[in-house]
Amino acid sequence: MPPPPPPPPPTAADRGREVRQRLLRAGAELIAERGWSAVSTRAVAERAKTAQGLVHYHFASLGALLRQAALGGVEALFDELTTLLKTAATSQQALDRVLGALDAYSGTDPTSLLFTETYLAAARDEELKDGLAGILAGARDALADHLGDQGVPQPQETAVVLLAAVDGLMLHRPTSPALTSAAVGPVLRRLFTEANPGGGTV
Amino acid sequence: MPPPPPPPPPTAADRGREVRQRLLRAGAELIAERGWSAVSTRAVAERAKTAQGLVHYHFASLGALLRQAALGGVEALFDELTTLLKTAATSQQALDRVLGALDAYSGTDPTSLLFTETYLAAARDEELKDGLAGILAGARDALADHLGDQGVPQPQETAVVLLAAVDGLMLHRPTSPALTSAAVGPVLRRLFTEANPGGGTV
DNA sequence: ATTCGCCTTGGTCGAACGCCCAAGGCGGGC
DNA sequence: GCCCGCCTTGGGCGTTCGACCAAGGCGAAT
Repeated sequence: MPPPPPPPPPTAADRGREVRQRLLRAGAELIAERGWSAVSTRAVAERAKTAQGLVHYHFASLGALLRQAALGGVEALFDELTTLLKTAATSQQALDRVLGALDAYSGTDPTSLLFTETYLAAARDEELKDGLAGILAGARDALADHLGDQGVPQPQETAVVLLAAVDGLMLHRPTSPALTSAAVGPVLRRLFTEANPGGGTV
Repeated sequence: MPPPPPPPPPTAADRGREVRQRLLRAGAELIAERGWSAVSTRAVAERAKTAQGLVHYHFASLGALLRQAALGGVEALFDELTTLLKTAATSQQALDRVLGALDAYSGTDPTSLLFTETYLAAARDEELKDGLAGILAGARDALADHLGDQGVPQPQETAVVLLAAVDGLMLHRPTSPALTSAAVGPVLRRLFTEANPGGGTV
């Protein structure tokens, strides 16, 4: 068999695109490590192993870079979650996996922190809020569909509360060691059933 | 009736204490407005109407000021919540009030943002994490006691999840306008009853 | 009247910040 | 062979940062 043709050498535009990706990845990492407003152009450039002047060549401002980096990271995880829901053998297994994914995020890992930082920054940045709302709408609807298929009442409202509760758990986890998935799993599952009159009277 | 004796003139120590309080209040406000790592000594001093050199006279560092300001704010609200639980005519009314308090916080108000910023900063600051954990333990236990009195199963775990869920809702609220208390209240109340086998099958 | 301790002022230090730009490298189309 | 457009470099602009300090104010104690 003939050897595969060697890949064409990357053009200048190709290399530029790759630098862009490195800058975005470095930005997302640093948001998680230091917090949104403690990320500097020089730190991003150093992490991405580029000259610091490149930041303002590829992006209009540091804020624009951070917005794009954060939204990209959030969208990637939501896409993964949606795929998990769609490819699972049964819907029940899918939701089990989603709840089980709680263990993958400790509240101090880069993904958890990026999520929390992004939601928080969106409260102060209209443009970020709009972008995040769009991404969130897709994930919320996909989750609500599956909840509805399972007979969960008020699937839209339940999906919204479930997503918020998971982020709240990530936010509290570093401070509350009791928040293991074994402890909270049974309680969270109560969200999937109608309130039982035989239970609490609140 | 004799006029009340005039209050003694404030001593230098009194005035110093008052400046401390102003600095702490200014610090808490600015954490909410700008985000933890975007608060500067000069901004705190200006908001507190003091000279900027006072910040490092009264506090060892900017970080120490912010830690104390944040923990003070968090503790104040948790004390208020605990009082609400203890002074209500009935326990049921108390929990209704707590859930109703959801409407008081929009996710963009200073209190909500201070809470979220503090939890997030605690993930990166061991000292802050310890202080926050202590305050949280008291509030959690008080809430768990009342949940237990109401017959809610697993009151400790439910209290932890409920507190986390409320903070998660505050975090999501600016992005998800659907998170009104009318929409999420009924879903949240499911947390108070044992999972009903007749409901969702997840 | 003098001393003492606490608080306050205003300015300064070196470092880091966001953003900008002149100048150069370099491969693809004419 | 030349030019054009895109990418890249390294340095520099003015500003703001956290921290620090010499000097003074002032009531309480002696």
